[in-house]
Amino acid sequence: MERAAVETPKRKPRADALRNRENLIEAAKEVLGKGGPDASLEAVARRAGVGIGTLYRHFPDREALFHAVFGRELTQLADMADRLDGGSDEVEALRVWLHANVALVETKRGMLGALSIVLTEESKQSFAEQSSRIADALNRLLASGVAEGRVREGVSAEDVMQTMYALCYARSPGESWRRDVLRLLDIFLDGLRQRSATGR
Amino acid sequence: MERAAVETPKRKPRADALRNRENLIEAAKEVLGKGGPDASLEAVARRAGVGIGTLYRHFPDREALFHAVFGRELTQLADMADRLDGGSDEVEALRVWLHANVALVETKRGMLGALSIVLTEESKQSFAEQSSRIADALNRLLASGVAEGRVREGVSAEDVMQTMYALCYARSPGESWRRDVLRLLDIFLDGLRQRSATGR
DNA sequence: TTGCTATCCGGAGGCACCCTCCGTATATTG
DNA sequence: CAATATACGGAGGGTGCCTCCGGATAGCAA
Repeated sequence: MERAAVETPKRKPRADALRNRENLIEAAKEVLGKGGPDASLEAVARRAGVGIGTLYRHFPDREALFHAVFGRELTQLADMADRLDGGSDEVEALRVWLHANVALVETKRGMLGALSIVLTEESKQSFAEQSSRIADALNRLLASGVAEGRVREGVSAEDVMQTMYALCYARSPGESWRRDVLRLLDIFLDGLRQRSATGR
Repeated sequence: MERAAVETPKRKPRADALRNRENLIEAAKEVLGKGGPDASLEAVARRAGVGIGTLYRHFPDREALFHAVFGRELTQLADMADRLDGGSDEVEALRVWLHANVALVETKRGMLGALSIVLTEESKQSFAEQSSRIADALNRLLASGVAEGRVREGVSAEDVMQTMYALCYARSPGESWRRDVLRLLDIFLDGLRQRSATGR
């Protein structure tokens, strides 16, 4: 039985390894952006000017690669979320953030499917920090809205996020993609508001 | 130049061909139901006890097979839609139909992705009849709701359908799948109602 | 500098799937 | 029953997935 030791890394990572990793992420952005989440990983490797073996060493599976790709975008969104301020209309604040989100998504429609992979339960772990920053920010907003009687109860940050991505995903690309997504999203957000007492 | 003739079929179709086609559809239901829309078509052929060539002769591509599979379910939904009656609350009627739809979807979650393929613009053609029966029914409902001032304008049947499928699709399977989908759907439907004059 | 070796690279290889093509088998018809 | 239009099945060529390992090379020590 070895000690389950706190492995002291013997050396610093090799320069070529770092370089290749970077190239792979960059290539993945391009290839996955165009080809969608099912794009060939071999194509990614080719584009990065690297052997397929190298790709798989750095990213054991498709998901790992996606994680690497989305890490930065996610950070961006998390920053945005942190700056959210409900003011007198939490739903409106939410709307602003979601719209920004949709806009950002639009630039990488091809990765939408990838995103849905990333949002899987098991994979949340690796994104723990940004994920929870976002979730916290949105939940804070929602809670405040509920407290003020402006937002209906029982809706979580996750609900809102998933709905947004679902709408982005469902709408097929084209001319009016963005307009349509935002329209449907706004309908959902309206439903999020506390209904007046008329409601059945 | 031949006459662009009204080809008189020389013979009636062979019995084995019909049988195989039926087996293939049945096999497809099972395999696609479990394996999702990316399941192997070769697996479908194997399950149907038929060569891969036979599958491709009957269904030139994946989509054609999905069409065949969904034809019947779609008819079912269309029948249901035809019987829709807005009464005094169109949104409620819509809600009933959509809930039934979700329930039906639940029994074949694996085919959800397939459905999204089927709902593609180009493929609408082959479903012209059922598709438009459904669309007509829903649009009738929506129009009536708008006329009565109970439903917001600018929302089409397609919007509603896509949103429903999006929500079904986004929510990962599990314990609370159905409850969650219905909850989010209801929020959307609430948003669909005409807002009272309070609105931002 | 030089040599050692941990680390990393690249792509061949085995497997699965996609879809096409065509020689063979058979249901239908007269 | 024979003739033949139809349909069958699977081999084959292409692509992608992922693993594995012989060879290359960067970092380190002397």
